[in-house]
Amino acid sequence: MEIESNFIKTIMEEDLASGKVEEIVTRFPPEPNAYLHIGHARAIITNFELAKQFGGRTNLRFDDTNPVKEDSSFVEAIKEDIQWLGYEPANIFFGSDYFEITYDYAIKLIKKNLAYVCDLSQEEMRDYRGTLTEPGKDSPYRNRTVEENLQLFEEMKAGKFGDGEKTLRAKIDMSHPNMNMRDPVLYRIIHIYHHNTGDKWCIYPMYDFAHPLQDAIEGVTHSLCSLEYDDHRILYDWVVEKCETPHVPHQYEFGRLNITNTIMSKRYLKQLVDKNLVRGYDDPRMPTLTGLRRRGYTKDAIKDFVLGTGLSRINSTVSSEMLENSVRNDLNYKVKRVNAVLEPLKVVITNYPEDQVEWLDAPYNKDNEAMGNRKVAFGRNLFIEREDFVEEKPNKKWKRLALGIEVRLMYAYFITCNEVKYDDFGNIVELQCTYDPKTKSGSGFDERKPNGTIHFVEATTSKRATFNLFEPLMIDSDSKRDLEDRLNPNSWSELEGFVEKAIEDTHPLERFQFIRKGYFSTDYDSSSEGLVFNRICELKSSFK
RNA sequence: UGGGCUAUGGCCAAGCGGUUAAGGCAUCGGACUCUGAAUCCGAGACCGAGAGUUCGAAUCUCUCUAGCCCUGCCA
Repeated sequence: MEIESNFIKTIMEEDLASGKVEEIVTRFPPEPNAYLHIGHARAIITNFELAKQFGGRTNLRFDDTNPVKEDSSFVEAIKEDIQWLGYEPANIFFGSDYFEITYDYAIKLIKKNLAYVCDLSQEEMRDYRGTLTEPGKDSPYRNRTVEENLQLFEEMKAGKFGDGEKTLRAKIDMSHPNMNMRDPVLYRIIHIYHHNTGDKWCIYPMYDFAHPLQDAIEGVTHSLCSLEYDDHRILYDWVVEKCETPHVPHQYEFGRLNITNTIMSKRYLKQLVDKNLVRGYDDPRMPTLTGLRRRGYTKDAIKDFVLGTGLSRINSTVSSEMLENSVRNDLNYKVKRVNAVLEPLKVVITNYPEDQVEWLDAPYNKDNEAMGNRKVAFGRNLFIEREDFVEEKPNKKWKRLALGIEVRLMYAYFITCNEVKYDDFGNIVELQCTYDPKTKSGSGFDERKPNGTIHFVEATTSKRATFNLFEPLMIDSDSKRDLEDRLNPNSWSELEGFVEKAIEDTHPLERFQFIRKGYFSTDYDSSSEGLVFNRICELKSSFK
């Protein structure tokens, strides 16, 4: 899998060809305050794959410059997700590793008379900033002398002031049409414990100041980020230029990747977890990487999906069917295809001996013989899928069982339904069928065609199993309505059924195709006492 | 006239002055089938609109329209 062609790859090729850069260095800079989701996968894959394709390298950098919001507990989870995707960062850094040097650069700006300490309160600063259509006005503190600024900044660092009392601001242009250039704050005062630097600092650099410097220090050549930072690029370049950093990184923006029926924002995901609307960040319904993993999605499927959606300067919303298509393609030839009956209906083969079970040969995957064979049990008592039977064949397209109709049980025999048994409420509880020994699978029997092929399981040898079926967590995706009103009440349903004996020793994250029912993955909670499978996605179907 | 960005089939997305305008997903036909799966064939756009430059434009220019982002001491 390779990145085919996109505007960033083109830029890199040109930069390499022109000698603007000698190698490609990228970085993935998550803020350690949330779990990674499928949207982040685009950034991760793009950064790592592009660098890899050009023989470059990619750093993982935790952007922890705001101790109020961040928490080291996310650090390990993020590392794990990246590793799961198959990437190994050239280096793992923290934004906080650069606090000292970032501070030095701030001093440099002050000395160049390009930064000043400002006493304006947050509200005052907002007033002074102007609006989108009106220019702002200079802060009354804008003309402090270099010496005074140096002194005050030193005192800020020393802890002489309280939170918010003073800021260090860049001296740019209060009437700039781009709001980011109206003397942006470079440093603010926050007296709080930092997960990495403890109480050493009480002044912390803002993203717009720290990020370009971090990139420059690491020698990042192409700093990729999402579209909303487009407006910040001018500031990014200003910082790099005025600080005269040894390396000159450049920022390029691309659109975010959204998926239909999927909510990606940190805020929503957190709410879902905090309000117990899901069973945690690794709930199989969550779009988090940890959730997708538990659901059974493979890293190759995710890469295929991300690469398949391409990259552009548009915030795209891709159909979730595309993601499903990627897993199906990935698993089709790779996993065992076995029988599972999710909603069992009892079938008695009346002309088959009591207390007899025979074991028939069946391939694990007829399109991949290397996967070998297993034995499928057949006997007098079977289960088939409830939905595979109707009393009267509705139309010629019905390719399943019905009264008086003969179907093939996959890898076994043809059976014909002769009688239906009901309970007191009129529900179908059992089918009385007969089988034809001449039609044994593999015998080459071709005297007549069955009315389709269905799957089944032998009652006495199969294993009980729980099947978790999922639907999108959210319906009504565009609405601004309250989160809880948008939840899909049917996002998780559990069925109790059976799987054939061959897979009784399955282990978590082993994937299967349950014939005609979809791709499933063994859940973490599965055990020999209670098998549990998560449906990753259904099989495609042209059944209408 | 605040600034920035975007506009190629239903959804993504190649294309960078001369192509029959790639490809994937979805959709619709048809073949095949011991999974209504897979596989295999086949089907759809004149490139937001208008004007211009040019022998020739999705690709260049202009105007217009629509959408997204920006007034955190968040990232």
